[in-house]
Amino acid sequence: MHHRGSGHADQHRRRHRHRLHRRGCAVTVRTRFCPSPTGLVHVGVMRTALFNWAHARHTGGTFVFRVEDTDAARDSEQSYRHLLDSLRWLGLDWDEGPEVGGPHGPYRQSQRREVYRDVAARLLQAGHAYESFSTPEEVEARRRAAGQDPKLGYDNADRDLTDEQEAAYRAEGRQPVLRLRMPDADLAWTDLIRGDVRFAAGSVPDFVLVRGNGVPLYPFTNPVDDALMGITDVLRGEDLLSSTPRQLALYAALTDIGVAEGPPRFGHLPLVTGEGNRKLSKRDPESNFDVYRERGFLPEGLVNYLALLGWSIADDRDVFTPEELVRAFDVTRVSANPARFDVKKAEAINATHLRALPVEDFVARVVPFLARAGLVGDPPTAEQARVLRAIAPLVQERVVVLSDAVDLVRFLFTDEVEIDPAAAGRQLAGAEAAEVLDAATTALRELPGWTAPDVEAALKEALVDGLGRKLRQAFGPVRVAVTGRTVSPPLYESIELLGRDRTLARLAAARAAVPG
RNA sequence: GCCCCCAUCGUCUAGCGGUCCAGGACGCCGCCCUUUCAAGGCGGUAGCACGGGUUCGAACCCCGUUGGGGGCACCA
Repeated sequence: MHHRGSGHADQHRRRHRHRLHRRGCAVTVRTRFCPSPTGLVHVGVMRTALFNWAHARHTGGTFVFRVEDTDAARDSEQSYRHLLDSLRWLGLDWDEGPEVGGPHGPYRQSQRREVYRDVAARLLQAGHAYESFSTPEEVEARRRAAGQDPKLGYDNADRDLTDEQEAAYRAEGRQPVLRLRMPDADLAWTDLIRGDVRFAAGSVPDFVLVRGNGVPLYPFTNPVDDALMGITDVLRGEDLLSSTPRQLALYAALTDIGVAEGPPRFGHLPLVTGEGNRKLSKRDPESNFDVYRERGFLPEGLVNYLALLGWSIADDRDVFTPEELVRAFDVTRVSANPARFDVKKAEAINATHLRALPVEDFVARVVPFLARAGLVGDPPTAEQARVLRAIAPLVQERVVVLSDAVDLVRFLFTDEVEIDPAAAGRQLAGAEAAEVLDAATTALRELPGWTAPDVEAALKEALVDGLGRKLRQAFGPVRVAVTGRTVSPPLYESIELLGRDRTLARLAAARAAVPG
């Protein structure tokens, strides 16, 4: 009935965008990020945080961080701490919120019970909310008896209970929930991302604000806090789009009793999906934000990729810094299409940022990963720092994430190298390998100088000129002997940094391991 | 089942009625460079879901179909 093509939505959105900009200086934008601290941090959640942050920063507005810890059964302090840490690591600083403060605190819902109790009472008194005694079982039974689908939910049966009926329920010891009386009108708004959206009157039943035991629920606390904190722009996942009519109705009631000053603007961000176009769930391993950090993604690399999940900076470019994101971000240009989380692309974007780093910066960022692997101290010793600085440029362009560096430089920070069996099988198998190792040993043992060019000249003379080997065959066995792997930084530089003693020892060890 | 959202290369996107036999990126495939692996350079592969309108002209506007997704709790 209300189907419209995307183009229509675009038109509305564009009109709205102009309005946004014209009045941008009059009304300061206030966005918020309001996760609940339950378990793992989800990449989709961080994408939502990023867009709210970027929108606030772009418009010169305020970014509020609020924690929705109203579910005692699932929330944890550890998860809460982890959320703050993740946000800070990504570089998303908040202007108001936990550990920062602000004029609308406290910013943890668990500390705002009084606020909700008060607002609930006022809603009840004003007649916008009412007490409802029906149990879920009774509602379902009534639906079935009427030949309706129980999925329709609550039937608004308790809207106009008489005093006698109410008294009777109370006499039974029932604890009523508090429900919002939904208005008898269409609920519609102009979405910042999707244009006009409309839900027909009567399609959303009266919903629960406060449980029978007095605990307020998310559909209640969320808009109440948004209103009290002066939130102007709500950017959230599309999965919450169908709860927007309820928010709008609540907002109307809150506005009536003086708690709110009209509804905020809404922008429903496209879902982040995984394989098979399904919403990326917490079960999917790639949804875990921590693994990217642990693998050594750069915050700016991840910010870049996350921003690409629904937004683009230009038609010919997709690598940018957080500063460029803030400068260019326009929420009305966010795509309404679901976005598949593509680890490969995320890696490619990150690798580009990695390569663009000044060498000293790269070293500083990679040290924690090497230290954790036990290769260097943190901080590294002077000698370790010297070697690291020398090898860094060669490693930097060979890694996608920082942790990739561990295996590439390990041979430089151990006395004896452990040779990868598969590499040995390929390069240290026969008599030819033995010949190469012997010749290399002879050439390097008495070499006067020990720079990379010295090493290169000596090895080429001995192996290519001397033994008549092709470059490939000549250096394969040497590389595996020296680094333990078939993949390594460039050989001559590696040998220079390794030093003569360790190089000769490794050639000898590899020679001894050659069968026959 | 009901409500809502979405629809351009395999993936993410650009596209705002003519400049689009559709541009970029990732991926993939070649070639060049090359001591391995990368990086870099060059080239290639592949897309407007379908059907009707509107218009001189539609990837773009309208309607429908189909397909995909999300939501329908005293969770958030």
